[in-house]
Amino acid sequence: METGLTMLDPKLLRTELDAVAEKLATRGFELDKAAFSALEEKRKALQVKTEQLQAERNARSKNIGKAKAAGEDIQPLLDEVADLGGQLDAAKSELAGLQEDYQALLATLPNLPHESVPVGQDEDENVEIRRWGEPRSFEFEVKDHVDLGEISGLLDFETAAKLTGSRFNLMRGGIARLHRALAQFMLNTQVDEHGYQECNVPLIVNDDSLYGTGQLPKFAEDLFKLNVDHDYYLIPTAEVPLTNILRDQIAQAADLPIKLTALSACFRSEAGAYGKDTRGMIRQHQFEKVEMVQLVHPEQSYQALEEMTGHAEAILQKLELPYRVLSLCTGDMGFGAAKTYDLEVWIPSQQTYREISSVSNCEDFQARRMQARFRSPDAKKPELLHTLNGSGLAVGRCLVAVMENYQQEDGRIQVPEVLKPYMGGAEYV
RNA sequence: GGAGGGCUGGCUGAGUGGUCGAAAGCACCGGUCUUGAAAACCGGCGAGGGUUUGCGCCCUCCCAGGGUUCGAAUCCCUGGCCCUCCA
Repeated sequence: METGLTMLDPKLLRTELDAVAEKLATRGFELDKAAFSALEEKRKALQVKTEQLQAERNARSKNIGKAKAAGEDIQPLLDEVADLGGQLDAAKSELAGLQEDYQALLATLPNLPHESVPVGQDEDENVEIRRWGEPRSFEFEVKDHVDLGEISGLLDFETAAKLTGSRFNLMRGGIARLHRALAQFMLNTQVDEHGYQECNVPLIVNDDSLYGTGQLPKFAEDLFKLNVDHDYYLIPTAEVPLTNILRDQIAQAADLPIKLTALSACFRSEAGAYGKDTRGMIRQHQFEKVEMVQLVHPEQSYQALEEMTGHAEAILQKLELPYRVLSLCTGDMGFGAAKTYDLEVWIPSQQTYREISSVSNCEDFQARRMQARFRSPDAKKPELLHTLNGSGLAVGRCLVAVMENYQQEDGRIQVPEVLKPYMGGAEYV
């Protein structure tokens, strides 16, 4: 009998409870081992009992069928099973209740961190892996992108607030084009140079998809839910539709790795971000992003993580934007990630690096919930894929970085060399 | 908006109350044959879960959720998706 979907491997949880609890502790998650064991013991006893009752019912029903076919009187047999149904129903509903509790507990467990992940409490303990590029020195006082946008009048937060509300933006003219140029450049690079298949995905997904990638059930408040009959949501990232393409599918080993990319709008409620990055377009309810997703053989996933990080870095290098790469510590990683690299780009007005991409290996965490599997010719059973996702890159934040890093004293923005073909050859915006 | 048809294993597709987890074909795996391969023939071949040291035994699953029944892929209800025709 099925125990339903879980996130961590339930077998691992049963057999290696101490080790699992220890690893979860590094993420600041305390697993109540006693409660879990007690629940598990009850589950086992009840499940065995329920299945026995079902086996008995099946056997007796079969006999009734045989007796009837032989023309015998089946009434005595019917009398015998009279109370079996009631017992079975009772056992079933008790078991269902228990499994609901069990699932509720499992659903709160984040993924186990990979052994190479630095142990730490929060973002202060993330480990810098490498830096690329030198922040430019300015001979004038740098302006931030909001001021730069105001000078040209082409980045307009006030009108956007009128149209919708806070955390939206209106781009026009050269800035809108620069934004589009960035998006096209990123997508072309991932498709033409890094071998991803371009996808155009639904921006609205159902709850099954969000459950598959792990946004639900825990993080519903971060999502925009549509007010319609179905459980439809705006996507917070194209990771959701892209990864769920393989939901309930069995891929052939020869087709791996599956590399997908999409340029899409993303929508986030940013609940819990009150007062954070309220100025400018760093944190918006709607933004565009080129997302990369890979579905790979488990043995290849850590190599794929390094490659994918390189695919994101390539964009910044071609744009000649200084950045650094961090390995997120156990306490700062996302719920489903086993290991994550963040790319942070230099923002001159803040004299600091800000996140522009996050690349994660989720191992089989999402694949287990999605039942995304592959079959090897030599293996009997289908195995779970490993899933990876990463931004390549966030377009809005990249626009901020380009505007600020390429600003001129008069407020114009120099067009990065690689974007010129997308800008009709213009030197400045 | 109206009327009908469909959804079954990796794929195609039979199955309308009992011995059906499910014919057949394709694909796949193993064997015979062959110098090797192909063809032919023979055999195997769904998924998830429980239990067991193991062999095994058992449970669940035929779009999803309810219902009828001793017993449901099959009958009834609700929903989803796909297709055809009409407006």
